[in-house]
Amino acid sequence: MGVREDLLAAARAELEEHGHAGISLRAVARRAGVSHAAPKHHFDDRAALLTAIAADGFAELAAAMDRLPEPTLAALGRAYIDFGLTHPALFDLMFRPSELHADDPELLAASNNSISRLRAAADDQSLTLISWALVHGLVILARDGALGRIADIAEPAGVAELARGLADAYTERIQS
Amino acid sequence: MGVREDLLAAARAELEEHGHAGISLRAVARRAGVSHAAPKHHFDDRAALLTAIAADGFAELAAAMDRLPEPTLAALGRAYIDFGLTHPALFDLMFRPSELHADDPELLAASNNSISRLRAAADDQSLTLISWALVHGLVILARDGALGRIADIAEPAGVAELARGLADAYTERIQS
DNA sequence: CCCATCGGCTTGACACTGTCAAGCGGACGG
DNA sequence: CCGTCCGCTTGACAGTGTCAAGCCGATGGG
Repeated sequence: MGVREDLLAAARAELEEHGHAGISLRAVARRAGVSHAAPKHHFDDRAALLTAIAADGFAELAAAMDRLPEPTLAALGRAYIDFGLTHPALFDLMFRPSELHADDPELLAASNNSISRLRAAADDQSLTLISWALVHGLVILARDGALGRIADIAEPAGVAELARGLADAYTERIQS
Repeated sequence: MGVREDLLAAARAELEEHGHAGISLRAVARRAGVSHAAPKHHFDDRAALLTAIAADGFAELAAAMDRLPEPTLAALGRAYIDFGLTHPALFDLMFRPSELHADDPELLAASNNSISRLRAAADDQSLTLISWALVHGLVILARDGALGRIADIAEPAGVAELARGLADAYTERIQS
């Protein structure tokens, strides 16, 4: 309804289509049907717009985790991987502090809120961090095609399946 | 000596100072003391320049791994983490296919050559991939400050130490 | 020895970007 | 009914990547 929402929606669309680097404020404004300087009225600068989108992304990730019937570490890890591979551009943006206002309180709150779910599922912190790093790395390597190249898989669906399988293998191999 | 080498060196310097997004072909040309369009003569476009730098990065990573006395999975993982945290901007660029010519044969060769060292150290492929994803995720989370935020560590050296410790904890916990 | 050719580099231009300053216009309160 | 905001537009600026044309010196042939 409001111009701000239109701009956010347009930016989300541009993000899906062109990736975070392909987002131009002017293209977003054009898509939202406003003048090229309208975004300045709602977001201090480009980074502020991206930060708002990233914060939304963390909220969606948290919501996806909350939808789980049993929030075990294994289930959370699968949800994390699914989220990352379903919204690759959004996930990319969320973990790109150099392009965001990384100290924005709303962004930090949304991010910490998401990660707290991982923490709640493991009894010790080092297990939390190791598991987080594992699923995070899997998402990135799968998204960038590195996993598929090593394992000789072409279709994205196959790579996603491989990533999920590796996460399962990890939970089986890890001790206590 | 040659203009091409000067451009690559200037780009490396710009990369360290401003990150991959802050690299401007014109600034690189200025730094190398040539005209703003000189890069076009040696690199088809901006992505081609970045691709050449990324390929160099993979060669350096491979060299660091070859310097290891005993190329065990644990030692390779530490070397991977050290490389990523010592050259954060370079590492960032290397795994950013959207900004590179991802199908460039030289880049692919250099990349595969690096990763083959990980593969040689594990007896089964899924262990290779899991370990790779783990150290890769650790580098990214540590570099972006996410690890430090969770563990309440401010200094980069402390975060690097934490990442190394987590990698060690992983190798201890993982089964065969 | 001179001249022609050719490749590496420069110069100039274009469309596009993010950002800023000024100004318009309609809604809202006195 | 009038004045004052506030949201948005218009216009400008410096900076970007890329392309086209032209210069200029080294290289090779006559």
